[in-house]
Amino acid sequence: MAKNLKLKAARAEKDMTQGDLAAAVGVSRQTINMIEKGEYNPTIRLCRAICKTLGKTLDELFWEEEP
Amino acid sequence: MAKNLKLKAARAEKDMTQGDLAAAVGVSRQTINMIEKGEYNPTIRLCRAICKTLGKTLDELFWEEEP
DNA sequence: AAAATAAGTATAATATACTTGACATAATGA
DNA sequence: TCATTATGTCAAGTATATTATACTTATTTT
Repeated sequence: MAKNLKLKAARAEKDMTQGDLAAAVGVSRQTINMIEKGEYNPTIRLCRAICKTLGKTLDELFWEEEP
Repeated sequence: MAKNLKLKAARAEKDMTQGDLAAAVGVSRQTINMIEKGEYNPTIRLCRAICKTLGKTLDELFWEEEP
């Protein structure tokens, strides 16, 4: 899994810290950190919550093209 | 969580059974069954695999508007 | 009609998403 | 420079996604 730079950018666009986003969607700061680092595999429910908080869609933040 | 009828329809469109789809994405048949029933919360990796198998995007199959 | 095949359901076990708490480092500002 | 804030990382625990097995109820097909 690659880094999720789209998420990082969308968060920056809203001027939110990892902690802010974590609080907004109800998970821990580490969870957001690891998602951005691409080290794992969140649930669709969490992805939806992140998208709604950041005003993006699933395709915009969580779709990836493979090599 | 509501039933995922969009998934059911996309699967029907490809003439695949729940078992076929499960085998194609590498999970058990019950997992597909429960996702369609809306009884849980798959991981984004699994959602992506399902989308690619069925030729749909995340937004098409896994976005939901809330009440 | 029966015999397949597909879908739905349940339970117990395993894998892994996610937490808590803590510490280290990079960046920002006073 | 010092203090503060944001990010990155680790280990150990908890919650839950997913599995294996098995049984039941539709739905097709012969």
